[in-house]
Amino acid sequence: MTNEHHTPAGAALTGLVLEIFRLNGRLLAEGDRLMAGTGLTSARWQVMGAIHFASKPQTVSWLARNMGLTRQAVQRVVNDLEGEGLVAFQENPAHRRAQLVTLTQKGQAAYAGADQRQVPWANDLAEGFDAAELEQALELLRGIRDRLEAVRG
Amino acid sequence: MTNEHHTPAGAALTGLVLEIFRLNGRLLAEGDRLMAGTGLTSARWQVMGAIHFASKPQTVSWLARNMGLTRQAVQRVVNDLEGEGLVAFQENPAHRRAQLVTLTQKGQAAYAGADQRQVPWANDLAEGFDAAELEQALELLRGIRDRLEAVRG
DNA sequence: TCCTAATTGACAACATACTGTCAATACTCA
DNA sequence: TGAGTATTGACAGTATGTTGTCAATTAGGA
Repeated sequence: MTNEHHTPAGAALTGLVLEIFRLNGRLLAEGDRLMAGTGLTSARWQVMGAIHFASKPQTVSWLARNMGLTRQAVQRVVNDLEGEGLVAFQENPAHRRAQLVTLTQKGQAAYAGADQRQVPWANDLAEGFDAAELEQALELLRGIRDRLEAVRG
Repeated sequence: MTNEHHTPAGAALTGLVLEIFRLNGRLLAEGDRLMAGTGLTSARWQVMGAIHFASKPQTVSWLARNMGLTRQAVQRVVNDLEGEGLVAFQENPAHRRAQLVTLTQKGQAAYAGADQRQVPWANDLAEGFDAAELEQALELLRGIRDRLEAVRG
């Protein structure tokens, strides 16, 4: 596997990787545009989503692992959100330092408002695409990520 | 299209978007790890790749459009690369301010070295995946990006 | 119990990308 | 030709993510 040329799959994967970089940028820009005026951004929406979808209040470290980001990145966003009253910290009986993060009422309202924008946006953008094909692509990307994470943490 | 719930395709697309965010982070980290010791990073490798694959020397603005980034982001990276002697500016007969960017010999060597690492990495990661399936996913992502760019610049 | 290792939050430094603004330059068309 | 528009690079400010380091805390094994 140390040839100097890409295999067909290697070439396709490289193209896919470059497309992911481009699409990522586009999607972040689109998300920021979509959330303009709500006080939220793509990054904040994602963090609040992770809090929202957790079955119970979780620590920053847990959220970071769940999102595939570093503790520090999530911590900074969470601290910002806390400063704006969108999330709050709860005492964690299991760990004195690692507090649990929850959405405040204001945070829940903001997240619901964001969702009201995201749902029609996603439905519109998905119009014309085949759901099964989207699912298939999602599975493929998951497989790639699993493989990346299997090699090294 | 302003329902309060996702359509099947809308839900699949939303999952795909979140997976793209995660995979993007993973891939950037992997790229930085892969290039460790070469003096390059994922971002620099991408910019140098855009210069390398252009049929002729291009301006920073052209490169930015080609990569789906802002002028300013690419400009900063290019300036850094120029500071390290990896790229050089050429006079542009067609535009006094907008100079053309080229890889120096040192830059070409660095890019070739990076490629020697990227090729086996991509081939290894692609092992076990179907090239046609990877191509199909790539086409789908391109379609989504086209649609995003069609709506607004 | 006690030593060691892993986890966690805090802090600092940095890389990468964004927006906004400005002046210089190029382009278009009346 | 000349006025208005678009593009471009430069600069500043900000958001988001990284790595590295440190101390506090927790967990696990001898």
